[in-house]
Amino acid sequence: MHSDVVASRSAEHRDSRESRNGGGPQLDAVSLAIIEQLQEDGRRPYAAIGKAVGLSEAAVRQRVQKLLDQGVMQIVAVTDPLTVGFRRQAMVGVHVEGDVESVADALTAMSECEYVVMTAGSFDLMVEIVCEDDDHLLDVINRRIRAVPGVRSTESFVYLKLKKQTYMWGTR
Amino acid sequence: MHSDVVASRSAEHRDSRESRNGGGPQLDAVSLAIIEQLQEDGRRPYAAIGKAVGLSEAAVRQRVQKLLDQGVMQIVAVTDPLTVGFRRQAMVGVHVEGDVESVADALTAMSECEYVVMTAGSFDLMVEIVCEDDDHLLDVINRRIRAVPGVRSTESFVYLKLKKQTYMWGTR
DNA sequence: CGGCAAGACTGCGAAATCCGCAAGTCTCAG
DNA sequence: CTGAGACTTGCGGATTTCGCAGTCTTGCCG
Repeated sequence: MHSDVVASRSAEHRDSRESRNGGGPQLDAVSLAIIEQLQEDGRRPYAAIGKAVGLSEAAVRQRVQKLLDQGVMQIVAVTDPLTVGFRRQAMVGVHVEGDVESVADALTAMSECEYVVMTAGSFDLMVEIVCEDDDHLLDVINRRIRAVPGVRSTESFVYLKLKKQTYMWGTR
Repeated sequence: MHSDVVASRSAEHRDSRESRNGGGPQLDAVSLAIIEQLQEDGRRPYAAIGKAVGLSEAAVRQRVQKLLDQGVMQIVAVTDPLTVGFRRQAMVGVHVEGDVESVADALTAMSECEYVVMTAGSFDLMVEIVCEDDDHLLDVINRRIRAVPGVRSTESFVYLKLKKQTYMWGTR
């Protein structure tokens, strides 16, 4: 029963993503497979996962726990912001003068900033904002964000319609 | 034990987000509380959730199942793309001529497009791309995306560093 | 007003799952 | 050769999940 996936494990182990990984502990094919299972259903029983990836229930349990502890993945509920009462969202591009990282930290501290990333290109920072209504959005963008020291200017892209949102990294 | 949250339920029920919701079934305070519990830990037992929100285990189970069925939330594993072997990410702004929605659909169909949203502002579309390496990224942006009929031009923002990524909608 | 169907919740066993633990195997590195 | 690390198998006990019957409330209708 543990043929395919397990068989390829040792070979898979020392192949790639060893050098410039970005910091994460490298994952082998089995852990990837476990993650894929949990991306389909975060509550899937360990035994079922084990059957799917070719591992015992106990081994799956250990691995999942480790992945969780290491922060490689987390098992959470994700929702559509609209149905939870947040009616306005926007992506905001930020031009920064001076230290980009400190500005990023300041934005990260705001609960309305759902997503903060440093970028190369005409913006130094891109930030996703989730708000309850227009007033809230206006307040966050024009008052809070622009008040952060180092923010030279911003450009906003209000969301009209969310077309796709996946959590299937590695599943393809 | 079921005082606070439950007591406010009927009052909470017909207050807001009734009119322009965007389509989702309105959520009462209890469902919100359940979601918050599962945002902290997607595998938290129903009994524990019930204790926290003031409901029986069976009731929580029903509500969670309904939320799942309705598509209001999903319980999944989320990972840091870096640790899963995707070393290049970018946000791409797209200028469209003609039907924006059809372009959006085309982009949605690409597995590398993790996130597709129609926006107001200088871009018609914003797309998040997740790739394995530079070649892959280049291919997706310059060949695949620009080949979509209706795409006039694009601007890319390569990710340098992801500072924040939350799934805590409603938890604040 | 009485009846009644629908929806939401509780309580309760039975089945399944989770969890820790021990012993034995296998492989790799020193 | 030896130790460390990862897996497997097996095993109980605690916990959780699950299905179902029964209760309560609400709104509808003759």
